[in-house]
Amino acid sequence: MQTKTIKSLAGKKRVILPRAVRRQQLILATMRCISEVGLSSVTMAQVTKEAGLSRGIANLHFERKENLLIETLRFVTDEYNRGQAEILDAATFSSAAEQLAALIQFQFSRSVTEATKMAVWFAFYGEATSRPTYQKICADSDARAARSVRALFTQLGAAQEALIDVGAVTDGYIALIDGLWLNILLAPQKMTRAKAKRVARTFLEGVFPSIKA
Amino acid sequence: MQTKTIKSLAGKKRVILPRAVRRQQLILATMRCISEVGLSSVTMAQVTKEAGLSRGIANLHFERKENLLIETLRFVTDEYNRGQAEILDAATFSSAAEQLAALIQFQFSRSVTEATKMAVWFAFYGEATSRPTYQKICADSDARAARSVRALFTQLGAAQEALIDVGAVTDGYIALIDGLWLNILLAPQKMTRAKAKRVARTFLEGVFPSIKA
DNA sequence: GCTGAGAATGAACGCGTGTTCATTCTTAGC
DNA sequence: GCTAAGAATGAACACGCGTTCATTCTCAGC
Repeated sequence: MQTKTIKSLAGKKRVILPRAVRRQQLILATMRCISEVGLSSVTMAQVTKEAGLSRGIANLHFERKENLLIETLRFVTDEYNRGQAEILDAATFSSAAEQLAALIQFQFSRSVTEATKMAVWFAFYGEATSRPTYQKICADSDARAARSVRALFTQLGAAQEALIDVGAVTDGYIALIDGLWLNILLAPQKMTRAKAKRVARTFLEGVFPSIKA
Repeated sequence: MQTKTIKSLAGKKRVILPRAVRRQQLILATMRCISEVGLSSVTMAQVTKEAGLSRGIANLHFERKENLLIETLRFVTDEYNRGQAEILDAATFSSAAEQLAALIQFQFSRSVTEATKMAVWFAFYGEATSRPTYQKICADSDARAARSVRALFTQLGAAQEALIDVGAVTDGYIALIDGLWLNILLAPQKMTRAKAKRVARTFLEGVFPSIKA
């Protein structure tokens, strides 16, 4: 009885939740930790503390630290790809130019450019060279993103007189966006979301004069 | 006497070299290690072994691991900035367009895009969010690089009729190059140096029609 | 109200890490 | 040839890490 009182005072009631919920809690905590201390300094103790859970729980749900990290990367890439697909696979836009505008809007939305997400992206990019698993996830995500952008650019290119190298323009656009994200991450006060959007538009207008309208 | 013989058989003669030489040996070894196992897994034991030296030597010349890493980052950024300045500060080019061509040539030269260097760049980018020292070195390097590119673009812009937003074009170009480097690092067989150059030129021609010649 | 399945806990363990430092070796200056 | 300064070594140390697992707790099904 007394034990119970003491425990309730300390607010230590044990809660049981579905596996999927716990996994997401831990992934979100991992993201916050990575953006705070960096991928190379994240510890299991830190992550579980950040999640407000006990020491052993991450191993219970992910078995190894490496798995937790991989799932965290997958979480971020999947979320982005879903958001981009929602725009580029939609048939509700009245023109390709309008769809392109929506894409830029999305790519530099507050949600996508959140420091905690950008930090995770680039933390894993930085380790990808030496970790085949990270490299594959990043490469697959990039490839998926590139395919639908390429389709959009093909449309835009067909609608104008000047011939363009769709492959080169697609690769360039993807690279430009990655580079702008990196700038936002490294010097957020110098490269704002608004500025980044303007830069992206400037380059696109050079290639697709028709969208200048 | 016998000890001496045994030692010489094992090839263990101790060599003494100037501080600057040892430091560079260790920095180069660190770069190779980072590109092999990633920044988050590099150990002092690994670096000193890679350099063919003894365990304690890195602490002798750099005091702390962190210092060795910082000096490694500085080494890479300084080398790049020196190379870029050699082109952009030179007065030997007959035209701005020619100078731009030389810049692209340099940025995607074999030496600059070497996997071991790219890996180091992005490894530190990935950790920069949580390490003020890394962030400052990266930001300073970027700022220096941007300033001279901006000067070149101002020249190019002045020489043509169509008005351009030099600031936006400069930021965009820097971002594009960063993104292309990232692509080369993550998927070298999909993004070759030649392709990257073509992509960069495609975007520049959109902004500076005069260089199409 | 009981009970079994399994979710959650946190103390404990072993290993690998960065760093130290007593010792050995090399060489410049005399 | 001697010596002092200091470069180089590598064994030893203390600490923090990921992981394990005996134990405690929760609740669905009966």
